[in-house]
Amino acid sequence: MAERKLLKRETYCGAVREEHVGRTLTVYGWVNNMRELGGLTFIDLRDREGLLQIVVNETFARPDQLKCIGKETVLAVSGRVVARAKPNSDLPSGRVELIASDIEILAASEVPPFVPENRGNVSEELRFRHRYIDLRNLGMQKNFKLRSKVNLRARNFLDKEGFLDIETPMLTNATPEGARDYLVPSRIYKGKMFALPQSPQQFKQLLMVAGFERYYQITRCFRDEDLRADRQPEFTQIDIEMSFAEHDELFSIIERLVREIFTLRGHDVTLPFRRMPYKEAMEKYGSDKPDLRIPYQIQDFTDESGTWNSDLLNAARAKGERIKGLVIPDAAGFSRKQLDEINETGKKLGGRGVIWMKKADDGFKSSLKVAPEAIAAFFEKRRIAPDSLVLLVADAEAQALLLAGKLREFLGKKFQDKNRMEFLWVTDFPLFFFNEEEKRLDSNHHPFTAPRPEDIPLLDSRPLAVMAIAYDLVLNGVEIGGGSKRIHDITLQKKVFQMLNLADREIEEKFGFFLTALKFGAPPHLGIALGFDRLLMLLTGEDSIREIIAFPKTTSSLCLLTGSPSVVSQRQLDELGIAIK
RNA sequence: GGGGUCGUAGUUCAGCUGGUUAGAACGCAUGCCUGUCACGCAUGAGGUCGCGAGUUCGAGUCUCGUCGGCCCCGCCA
Repeated sequence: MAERKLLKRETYCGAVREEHVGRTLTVYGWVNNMRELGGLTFIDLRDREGLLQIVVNETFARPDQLKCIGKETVLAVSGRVVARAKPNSDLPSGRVELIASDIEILAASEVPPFVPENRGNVSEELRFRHRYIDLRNLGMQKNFKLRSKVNLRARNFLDKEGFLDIETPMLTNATPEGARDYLVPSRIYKGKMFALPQSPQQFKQLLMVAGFERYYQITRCFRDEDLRADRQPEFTQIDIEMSFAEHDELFSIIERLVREIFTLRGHDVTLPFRRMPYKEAMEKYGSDKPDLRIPYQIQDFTDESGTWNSDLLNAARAKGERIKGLVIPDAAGFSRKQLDEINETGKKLGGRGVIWMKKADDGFKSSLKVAPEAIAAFFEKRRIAPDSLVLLVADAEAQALLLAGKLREFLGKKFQDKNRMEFLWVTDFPLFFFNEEEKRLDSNHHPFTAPRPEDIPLLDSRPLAVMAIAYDLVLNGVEIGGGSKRIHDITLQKKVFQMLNLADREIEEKFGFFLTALKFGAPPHLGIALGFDRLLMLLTGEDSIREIIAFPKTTSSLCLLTGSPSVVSQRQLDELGIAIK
């Protein structure tokens, strides 16, 4: 290939505009598409900023080069920018084109398995295998540009607020609480393991003990659990901790940070965010992360059901179960088939079935044997609009609420407008819950969470009634952050560990250093971690976190691009003193 | 760990109750074409029907297992 002196690039393909007309430019990019019309050829050249039409006509000296150019070939093209006689309004650069005088083929490309433009029509599996092609898609490039901007904006904001970016170890200890750890064997101390951090929790608290007062880090966390559309084994958190403050001050900082971030996509976020106690969220929405875009709430119809003369519900009530319902506006027209599907969905979601009631053309109907007059009276009493569909579930209170909550989410899809942002602080979580499997108390948040001071006397008598100073930030039904005030008193911290039934030896082994630190002047402090990937997912309107992570894993924790995880040599295992079972 | 769903040409898909030569579109190759922008026209190449067993005279189609993608429950903040 002949060496060619190229002009310095002044602009990206996608940025060439009418102001460039008459100028001679060099652009670099990938061949997005080619249209050969005999003696005239058009090449759509693509770089990260967009497309530019290149014209190769009779003035081009080396038409033989065209034989070597195909989709995804990398070119440098020099030529003169001219105004188009017939502009293409679909392209930002569509009023101009570049008449090629020199082309250098910088890299050939085999026929690609798919083209970036068409990523939406190929399987995610194929896109993973050739992620570098997938990422060439201009929409993907846009996502990652936004990701970069959000990162920078967050850093600038937190810096201005006096937060210091301090790195914490990636090789640390496994934790007895929480998710499964990714372990890293120590070569020097055979049989001992590091673990990748599930979060920098203890380190950021130690940074408070160290007196930095305000810390942040945009950092990777690792959790070895099963994946979902919004869960990856490694993910990024905006991790924040501050001393000498209460949660109102933290909320204000986070709210302004979030507003700052959402401005990047033109969202006008109104402050402050709504707040709702956990109990209310569960009762009204059957979820600790309610999607407030869905306009209806869960109602209790246990009392009303007493007038329906239903053996089924009477038996349920006799067992102390509750009848929870959803009144879905404008849904009385649901077909029998749709209602059966809802019932099936309810069963799949772990319930026993879903009862419906509605007003049809020929009177009130229900899947339950209830007199039409009784249903009519019920609609009247609860002021239910006649075009509404009523769905009912019967179960123990907590189960009934959870199922109703899942149904609410399932049926509320049409209300989930991606351009609407409903932020919510969920507060007042119980400090503990009872772990049925292990028959012991477990932390709702994590073991460093502080109880409300007024509840401390209840620790021994009614531990499950103790409320934590803990909070989740929820956006459109997705948990995008969570945090708490921390225990900074060693006596209280020891007490909580003991209540969790952690063995003294284990406490000493895993948290000894931490308890020691609390002896030497730990300031009151609190913090939060925001899910950076989830935030980005919602900001870009994507349905999966994988669309804003450059090299994600599949739902079975594989990387289809690199093939990891993979086997390692016997030699490596020997060096670590590890035998595979 | 469990449930659902998908896997056929490079890609996206069709393929009836099992039947002999597995189709389409796009892409690709070759030729023609000077204003296309989903260019057009013509011709052509291209298949381990994910993999492995089984049932059968015969399997893309049925059964079992297995691998992989996605969604959900459990798990995980």
